[in-house]
Amino acid sequence: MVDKREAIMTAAMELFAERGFYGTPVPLIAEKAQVGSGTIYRYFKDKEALVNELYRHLKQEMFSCVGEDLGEEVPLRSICKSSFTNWVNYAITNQHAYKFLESHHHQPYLDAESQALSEGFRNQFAAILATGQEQQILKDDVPPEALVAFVSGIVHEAVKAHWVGYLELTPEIIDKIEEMAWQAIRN
Amino acid sequence: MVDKREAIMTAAMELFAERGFYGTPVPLIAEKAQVGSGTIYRYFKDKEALVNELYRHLKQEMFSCVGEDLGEEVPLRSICKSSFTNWVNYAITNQHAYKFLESHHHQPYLDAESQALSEGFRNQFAAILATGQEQQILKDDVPPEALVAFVSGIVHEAVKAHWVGYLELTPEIIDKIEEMAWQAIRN
DNA sequence: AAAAACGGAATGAAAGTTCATTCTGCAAGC
DNA sequence: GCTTGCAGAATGAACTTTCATTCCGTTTTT
Repeated sequence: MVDKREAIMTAAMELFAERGFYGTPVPLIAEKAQVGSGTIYRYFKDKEALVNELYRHLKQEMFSCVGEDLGEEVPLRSICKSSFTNWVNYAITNQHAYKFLESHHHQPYLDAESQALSEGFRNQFAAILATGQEQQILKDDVPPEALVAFVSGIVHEAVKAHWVGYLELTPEIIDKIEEMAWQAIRN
Repeated sequence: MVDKREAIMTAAMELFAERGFYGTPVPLIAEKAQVGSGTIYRYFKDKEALVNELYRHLKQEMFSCVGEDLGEEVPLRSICKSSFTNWVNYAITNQHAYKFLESHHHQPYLDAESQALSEGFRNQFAAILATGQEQQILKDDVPPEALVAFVSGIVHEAVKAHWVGYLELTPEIIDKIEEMAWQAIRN
């Protein structure tokens, strides 16, 4: 028998990603996970606890993929390139996870721990870009958070266009877009 | 007495933007609009009809602001510049409308008419950029939809950074960002 | 056989919608 | 001018449905 807890989290991830938190009834999660609705409450205190645990789990999973080269002793250019590529690839291969994470930022039902985790990861990227600004590699007339925001906007929209079918994100196209983004933020 | 229909739409826009469709009860909309909850059903068949009418109304309003110079007989560079500026300014001065539109793209409760309207507008921008590619003004090793996604990502995140306070979008900064985006997509 | 896990009907609260009634403004009659 | 009658707008309590959560009989595990 499969792990029920995992089945519940997977079902919840897909439904929350497609229909949002308020739009997905708990019994529907149970049905999709092939589990009685009462069983969900054996693993999670309530719906809010479920969404929070799911958020933190996926956030960490995504960060460990995207930020794997973050501490490496390599040029900033390579760190950015590999992070960007990892990021887009994570989003493409984990559509539901990425959609879920994107659409749940700063939602009122996320607790302090979830918010802190998210902010911690963002700060790590901002710190990398800030050192790039100090070394005059990156444009420094704008706060590093703004650079993070720019790049995440580009990733986010490209991935959405890919999902909807407007744009096929082949490795070559991903590379081209990454070059464009780099041109936009470099000095 | 103010126009009730308008009061309802304004209240719904603000609440849907802040709390999402499923997260806002109809009676709350009524309260905010200073209207009895039954009154809403005199103007809209149900909650879904309300969100669809609101979506189409705001989409058209925004397009008429952003795309006002789209058919003009002027160089591509000016069309892009003015569209970009109009777009950012619309988002800044109509925060709730912009948030509402952004967060309701491709939601399951939007009907075919709403989806078609949205796609139609998007295609008009893509077509302009495609002619720019044919004339070798813009990078053409990427589909025009990728350029649209790239620019809308930048706008969207810049505006969010402005709202959160990371970045003050003064006319000068907007200009600078527009230049960055242009540099990234031009040949 | 005892204990733990499980399922899904039951429950009460909350949400969407309806509808009998109350307002409101205007035109006809006095 | 003032009253009366009327039509349509507005209302919000009541109704219906939906949802999160609980409860308890059943199944599985140890």
